[in-house]
Amino acid sequence: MAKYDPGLVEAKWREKWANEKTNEVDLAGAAKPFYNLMMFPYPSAEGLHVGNLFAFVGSDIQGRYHRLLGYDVFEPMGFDAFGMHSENFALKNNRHPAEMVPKNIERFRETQLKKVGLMLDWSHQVDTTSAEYYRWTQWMFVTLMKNGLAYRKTGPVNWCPSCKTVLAAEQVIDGECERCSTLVTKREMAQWYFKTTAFAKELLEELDTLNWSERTKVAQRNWIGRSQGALVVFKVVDGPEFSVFTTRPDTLFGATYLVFSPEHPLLETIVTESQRAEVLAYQQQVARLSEVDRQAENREKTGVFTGAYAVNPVNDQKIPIYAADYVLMGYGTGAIMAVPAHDGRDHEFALKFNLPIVEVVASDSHFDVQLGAYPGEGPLVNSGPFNGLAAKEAGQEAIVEFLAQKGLAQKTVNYRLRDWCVSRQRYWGPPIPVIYCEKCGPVPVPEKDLPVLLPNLTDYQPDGSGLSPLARSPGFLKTTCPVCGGPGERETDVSDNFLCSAWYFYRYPSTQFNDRPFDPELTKKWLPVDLYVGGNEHAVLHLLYSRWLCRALNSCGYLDFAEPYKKFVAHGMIVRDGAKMSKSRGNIINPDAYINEFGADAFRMYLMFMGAYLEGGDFRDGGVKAMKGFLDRLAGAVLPENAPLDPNPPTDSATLFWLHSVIKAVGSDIARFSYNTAIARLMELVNHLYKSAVYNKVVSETLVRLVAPFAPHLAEELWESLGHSESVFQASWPEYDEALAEKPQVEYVIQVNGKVRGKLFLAKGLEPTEIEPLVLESPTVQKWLANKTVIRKIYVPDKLVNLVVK
RNA sequence: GCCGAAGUGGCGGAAUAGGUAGACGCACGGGUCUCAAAAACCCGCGAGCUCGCUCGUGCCGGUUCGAUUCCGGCCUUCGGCACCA
Repeated sequence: MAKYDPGLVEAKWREKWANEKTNEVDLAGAAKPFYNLMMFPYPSAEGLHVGNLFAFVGSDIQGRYHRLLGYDVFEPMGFDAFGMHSENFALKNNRHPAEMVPKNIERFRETQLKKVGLMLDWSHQVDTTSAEYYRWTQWMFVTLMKNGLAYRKTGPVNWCPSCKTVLAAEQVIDGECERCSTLVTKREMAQWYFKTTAFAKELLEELDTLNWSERTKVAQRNWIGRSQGALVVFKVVDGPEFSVFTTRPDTLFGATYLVFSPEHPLLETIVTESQRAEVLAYQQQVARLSEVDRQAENREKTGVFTGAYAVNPVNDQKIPIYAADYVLMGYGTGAIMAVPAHDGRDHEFALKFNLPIVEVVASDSHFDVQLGAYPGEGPLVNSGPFNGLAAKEAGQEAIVEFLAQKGLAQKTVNYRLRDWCVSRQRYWGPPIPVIYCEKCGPVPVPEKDLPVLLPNLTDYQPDGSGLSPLARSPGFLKTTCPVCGGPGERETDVSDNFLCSAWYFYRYPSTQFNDRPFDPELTKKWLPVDLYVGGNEHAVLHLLYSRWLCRALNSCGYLDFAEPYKKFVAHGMIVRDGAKMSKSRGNIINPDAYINEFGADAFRMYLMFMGAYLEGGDFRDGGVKAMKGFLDRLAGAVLPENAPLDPNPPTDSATLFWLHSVIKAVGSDIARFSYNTAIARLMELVNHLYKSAVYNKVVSETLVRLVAPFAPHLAEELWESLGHSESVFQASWPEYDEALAEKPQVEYVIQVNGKVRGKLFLAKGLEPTEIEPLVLESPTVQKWLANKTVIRKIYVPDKLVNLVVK
């Protein structure tokens, strides 16, 4: 066939797949279900990004490969269309998101996704902005609320002044808004939270059992941030008791002062009259700082003495209490014991405020703790009865035990993870289904009244008041209390877009049901997801939220599993000519242009060939064209124009070896996501066929099936031309013979003193005694043995001989 | 600062259990075909020189008959966490 027109071939098969429902799976009847999930995109006005395609194609190859292996593969797609990305774009262009989103979805699906050759089952798509969908997003909220996993709390929140809404901790990146990179400020507001911390322990521990990309697990571990330590009770002199969290209770004898966070509620009670004004001034000064300024690197320590003292429970010493902003209210108890000899931050503070530095862990390297903190291991000193114990092990145990007997300490684990702040003061999202009643308080909207429809507002600008634009709609706001029938007001915030995406994969198999979010039978059959491929940027956002929600639904009795994805694979990032792609650089790749010129198959294959899929790749301009050249070459080898195909199976050993070794390699390469090497193997096979002029039907049929996951349109076309009336994806993955996949003759490498001096072609499985004379006789080796004695001989079976000479 | 990944030709990248470094491709050079070009096909392509040898996988050292691979110490890049007690 050789040079083919990708436009014609691909259009033909697109149509055929749609007409014959090739990509649809019988969900209820499937015998070997395989749920192949890819991260659904948000339908931006800009269209699909090459990064989306890289992710989708890598996932699709797995879906198609599993289909050829005989699985019933379910590969659905949807649109994550609520949220600020859509809303901000609509605002900027003076449009309404409800009008734009359907157009964008249409364009994504019809002119882009369908042209890439993904094995998508469009009979089960999801659009998070449809009332049929967000009804169940609201059901999630109500269900969590009823089960005590959603609550409302007033407290400091992250506020983006540009997006005019609160953000979750996970959406603040280096102090900036995840969406618009504006500096995030703190505001005191009442907000809805999900109790993500309720499952911190399980979310962390189960990571060890998950078949996930290691770097994703590492990111989640860091984010959940487990610290083992103890709560220790201190008593203010003539005042109340309070506790501090420490990971180093072994250094208690070195605690020479205490520090409260400036926001600590107890400060007001303990501050002495003479210090009150100064403490208040400090609190006000700190309140004006942005979170970024406050946590800036290398910032000089600030603080103020409260006038109060507390008693160190291990030695009854009176130590002063300070307020300082290096202690954060949101972690531990908001108060710490300071051990300047063994903690860098405390050391810095002690120097500035002239506080005593007492060494309690001896270093073996003559460390001077007056000059710097020693955070390491060593025997305890200056620690009364505990002297000599190894600090971090025995010391901790003994000191905590000693205090625990008096009720003054207990072992604790602290997590860095915070509860998920889910309310947003924006328009384009599912309204939070809650009604406030003067008599009954906040009441969840009854399930029968869901969905709470998002009203069609013409003015949906966020105003920064701390209330959503929905609050400006009296028709939406005013309602009746579902419990007592009295007057009620609706919650006007919408929920975080990440709630929509935390459960979409349960919906895909059940899109036909309007009376339940997901069908129990189908869920049992298809979930958890068998394979999820996506970007690692969602490690602590979507992936953590959806793990949490799964666990929550499990604990509420709605799911019988607690982890949503059996396997998660994080693909790499694409750069172009070694540089990150960005609008400002003007180096964004336009996938449509390449697909139109060279075809989706060539584009898919080049994306997969340019680098290791799990690490990403460097997009070079000539690559797609070169790949089209390879596909032409492959087509020419499968269906030669000037030579008939030999209908008999190949018998020559070289072809048999190439055929079977390539089947073996391509299969194992796909299984480990090593697509670039799989394609290289296919190229080698094609090169061999041209070189040896082997044109054989069995070989052609094998090659077509091997390339099918990568280049599905061309594979179908060739398969049809080879005389098959059914789709190549109804066929099965070729099998290989292990014996034939091995080289018939082995090339021994002959080394002298570890250097390659010659090569010998020998039969497989020879004994060293049989090889030795052959090696010693070979002229190239003899040259190196002249006037030398062989003192050692190393044989690696079927591979190598190394002679050590002197 | 802590944790993780990675550094290989002009370039993208291979090397699955310590055993031929550079698979496959791009770019480049040469050739065949052609009036010519393009396309296609074939050959070459890490560096150095005394042309069959030496060097060569970020740097320094170690283990080994043999190290891109293992160990120790550095340097650089990327990613996660970060005044988290």
